[in-house]
Amino acid sequence: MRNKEVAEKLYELAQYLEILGEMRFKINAYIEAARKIENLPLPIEDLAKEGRLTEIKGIGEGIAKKIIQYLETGKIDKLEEAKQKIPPTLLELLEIPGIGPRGAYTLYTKLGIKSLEDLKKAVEEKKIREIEGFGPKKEENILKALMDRKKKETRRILLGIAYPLSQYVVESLKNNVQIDKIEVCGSIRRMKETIGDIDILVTSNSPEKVMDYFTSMDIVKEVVAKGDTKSTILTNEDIQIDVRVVEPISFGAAVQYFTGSKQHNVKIRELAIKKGFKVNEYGVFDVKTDKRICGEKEEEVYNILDLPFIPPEMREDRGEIELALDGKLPKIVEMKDIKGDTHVHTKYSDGENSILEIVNKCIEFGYEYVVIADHAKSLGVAGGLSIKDYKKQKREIDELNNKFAGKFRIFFGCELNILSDGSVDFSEDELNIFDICLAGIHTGFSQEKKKITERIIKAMKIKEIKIITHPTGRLLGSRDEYEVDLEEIFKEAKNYGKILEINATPERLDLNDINAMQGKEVYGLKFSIGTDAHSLYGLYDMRYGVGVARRAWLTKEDIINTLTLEEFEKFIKD
DNA sequence: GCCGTTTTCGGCCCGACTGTTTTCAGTCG
Repeated sequence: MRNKEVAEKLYELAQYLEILGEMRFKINAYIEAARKIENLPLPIEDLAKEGRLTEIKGIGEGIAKKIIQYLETGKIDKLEEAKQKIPPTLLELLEIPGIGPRGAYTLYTKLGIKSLEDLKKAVEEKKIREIEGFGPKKEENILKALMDRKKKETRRILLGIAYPLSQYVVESLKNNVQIDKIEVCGSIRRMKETIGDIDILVTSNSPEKVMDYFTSMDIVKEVVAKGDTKSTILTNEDIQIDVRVVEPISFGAAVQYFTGSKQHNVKIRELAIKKGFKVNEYGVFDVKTDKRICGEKEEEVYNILDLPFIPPEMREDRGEIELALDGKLPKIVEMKDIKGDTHVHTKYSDGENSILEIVNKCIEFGYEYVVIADHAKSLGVAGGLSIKDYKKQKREIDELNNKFAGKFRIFFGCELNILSDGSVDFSEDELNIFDICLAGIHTGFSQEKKKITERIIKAMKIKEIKIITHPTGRLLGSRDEYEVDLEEIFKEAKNYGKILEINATPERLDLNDINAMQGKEVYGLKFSIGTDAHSLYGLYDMRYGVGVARRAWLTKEDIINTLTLEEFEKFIKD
């Protein structure tokens, strides 16, 4: 699938055109097309081959031609032309807050600045302030931004870090100041895999007390801004958190606005205009009289546009609004639908807790079952188990199952390692002792695409293996996915009736939302959501896996661990 | 450059903030 690659080219082209001062709407068209491709659950190259590119809303004749040219030759004429006009290193300047495309172009034409290096020199020589439209203040800000750059490179943080942190702030605020309503917004609420900053909205009678308390919390390293109704802090880990107090009458509209995504909101506002309304963060207004119509509750914003409430995780402008207009919004899976965890490690291998401890936690969650799936012997570093070890573990599981009979069920599983030749740790005969076998790649990530793909397919042919764990092997922020032909995997998974895992560990979230969406839409696959927990704490990661599933528009029926104990038992025997 | 149960031409989201301005462009989310 070359979607990401093609999207990036179009984004790049848009950036060049922006700097060159091309018409805003033209640029937006490229960005919009790129975004569509990025979110497309089909390989763009297939659509191109079939001449169906213009079926995608936002791609017309012009962009379709450019995509085809890129796919065939690796180049786009228009992009190459742009590169002749401005040096590619000029794009670096856009990373500086306060310098946009117009600013970059001015700096280039007036001062010949071609890169961050040049910019730094010009700032030091105080040349920036002499250009029209710039001044001493701007120069100072650029200098500051250049100095801060290393810090800023910490970039986006994992949902698994941001989510608990946001909950901590919410709980602290609730417990210490008078809060009426409170909601975490932004990409956390949409359960995006990584988060830029944390946005929290509240209504309160005493905004100043909220601001005082928030800016003096123990997590605060630096108070970036403190106002009457909005404050920004940096935590010790350099995570930015904004808290804003809004009027109760605007709370719903503000939550809608700050939840995003930006593109979703643009579509909502466009729809509003067609219906004679204006939507902003303060409410929904009649465009003629400017009279407020609603905005206290978030669902009102949708309902006034004849839309049902759209779950935050779906708000990415991937077609959810059109679907909602048609009354075809799927009922996506919820946390309460989850009846068990399909992937948990214990201290038999590299986990921290005993089976009993895990069972008790699962019961606390209201689960009906859990799949214990410790590593097998070939994964020495993770304390992989031999058949003898597994048999010992089985005895303990049997005992516990007797003890919890009628209340909870432990499935005796394993997580096999798909070796470099596609074989697994044990023979098929040996695999018979397990209730369910999982298998995943844990070594040999750097093999070429064909080989890795064949490896996984070979493992899928083993009858006892039901679930392929973390199918792409990525670790967010540290390791890219290995080269794997996912479409081929999807096809064969369907063929052999295998389940692909949505691994809920925050560093993995693998499959990701787009992959899972493609797996369902195109191949009709089913998935398991497993935490891959190595401790009791890890069991809580289920919410992130469910978040991915919701972002992929999966329903309860698409996820095997929403099955009841009875159904699940039957399912894994088939 | 794209799009159309109000349009094949004339539109294309909204508001705040900043720094530079004397009415606004650029940037940001």
